[in-house]
Amino acid sequence: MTNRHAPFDQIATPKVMCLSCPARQSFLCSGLDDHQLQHLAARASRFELMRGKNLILEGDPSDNVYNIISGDVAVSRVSADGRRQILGFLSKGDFVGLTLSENYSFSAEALSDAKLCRFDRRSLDELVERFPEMDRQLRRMGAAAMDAMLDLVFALGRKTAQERVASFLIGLSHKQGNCDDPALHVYLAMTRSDIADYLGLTIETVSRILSRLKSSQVIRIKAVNRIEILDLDQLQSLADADLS
Amino acid sequence: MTNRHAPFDQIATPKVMCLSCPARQSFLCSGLDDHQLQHLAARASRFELMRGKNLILEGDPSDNVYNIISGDVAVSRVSADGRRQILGFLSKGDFVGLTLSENYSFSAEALSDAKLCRFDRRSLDELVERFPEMDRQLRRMGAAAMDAMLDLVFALGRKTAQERVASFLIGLSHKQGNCDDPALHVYLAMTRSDIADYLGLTIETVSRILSRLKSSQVIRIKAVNRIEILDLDQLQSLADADLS
DNA sequence: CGTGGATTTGAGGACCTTCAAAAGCGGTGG
DNA sequence: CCACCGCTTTTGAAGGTCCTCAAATCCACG
Repeated sequence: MTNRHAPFDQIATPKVMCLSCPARQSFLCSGLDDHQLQHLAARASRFELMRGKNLILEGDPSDNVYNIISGDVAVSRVSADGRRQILGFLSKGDFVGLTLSENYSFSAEALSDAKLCRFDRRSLDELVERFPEMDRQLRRMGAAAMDAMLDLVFALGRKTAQERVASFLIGLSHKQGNCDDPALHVYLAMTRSDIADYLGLTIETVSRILSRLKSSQVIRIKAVNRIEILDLDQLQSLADADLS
Repeated sequence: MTNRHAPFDQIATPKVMCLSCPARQSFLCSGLDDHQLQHLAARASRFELMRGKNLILEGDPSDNVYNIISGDVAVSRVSADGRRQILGFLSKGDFVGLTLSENYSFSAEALSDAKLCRFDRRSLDELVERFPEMDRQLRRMGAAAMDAMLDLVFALGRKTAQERVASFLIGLSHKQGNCDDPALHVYLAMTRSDIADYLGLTIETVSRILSRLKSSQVIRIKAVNRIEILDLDQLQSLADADLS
């Protein structure tokens, strides 16, 4: 009762408490002290998004920036005739919607039920003005996003289907593990169709290659969305074509 | 004589005069006033790079940032087995080498004899500290680079060879023309091999598609590196698959 | 005018897609 | 609890786009 229609009473809004936020370690927040986080909290509002719902629609005015508290989000671009290219998969701690143009040039959709934190872009800008450290963090995040894009460009332009799928699994393994300790049990928040649209392939090709990796004992498909990596070295060498 | 070994005498160094720089309108410089430009000039050094020479090698420490005064540069990534993916073509006014990581994650090569302006990254950072406006410009440039990457990702992942080549020509046409007035005579600073490595194709495919566009009267190949667009609308529709 | 590299063109083949159908999986209701 | 339904995934067969290999042509340059 107290927090409905009480947008100005931030203290009474238990929904937004950055100090105890699960995404506290995210790029943006990790560089801030408690004082700054309070300012951040004052401008944020939490909400949930059901699986399959759009967070952002290509072309919409870019008024908000979102931080993912939990769940998975796919960022994509779709052509007039329906071809879809997924630009990236985001999860806990990642930001969605950071752009400098007036309108979003991509869509974003929840792959699972997700909890999010909404920031007004204007007030985020003010905050950046006030705390230059946030700017560094934003730049760092932008740079990380760019690195991911460069990897994707190389994969799409110059890797075979098998190399793309292997790279993709390696990537998941690193994201879900810790530094230098890749996870061997990876969870696929996305469908085969999402993977295909990310890797520039078809559902069938993705499925066939996963089957092939399975029969060569490189992976084990424990469930449709849970894969165990049995031979990481082998998977890595199948993924390569990477670094020079 | 006066300007050799006189690095502290900026006025006497005719090599670096941002006020009259051909790249004066570049993203970075266009937002600065004369005073700021003088500071910029104090930290910049001009030099030339022969065609085919590398400006940046993947893995090198990212100590410098370059602004292109004239000429064309290709940014690329190469895998262990020699596969190359060109990430972008840059020309007058563009910056090369902007990254936040300690080492470059890409190479850069001159496609033609080029004139460049070198900035020490450290002193550029100081400058940014001092003139927040420069930061905006840097962000803007980063965002533009990201937009280009997103377009490339879509092309590589979801466009046919013909669509990629058509998009590429349209892109050149816009870069070489003015706003809303695409150039109909485009100059190709890059070889077929470069185009292929940019579009994720082979030389032969690029050549075949250009020939096909020629015989369908969409373009005219005036020279191996000069193409005239005869039917822009047709080319545009061949390129599409674009916006939703 | 000859030479070497880039480009174009051709023929055949590989990889991935398309089309099609079977199998697996989760949820709902009888 | 199980049968049924819809959807996703897997698997198979055929086909197309693009690649590979090869040779001819073009072009710049000495």
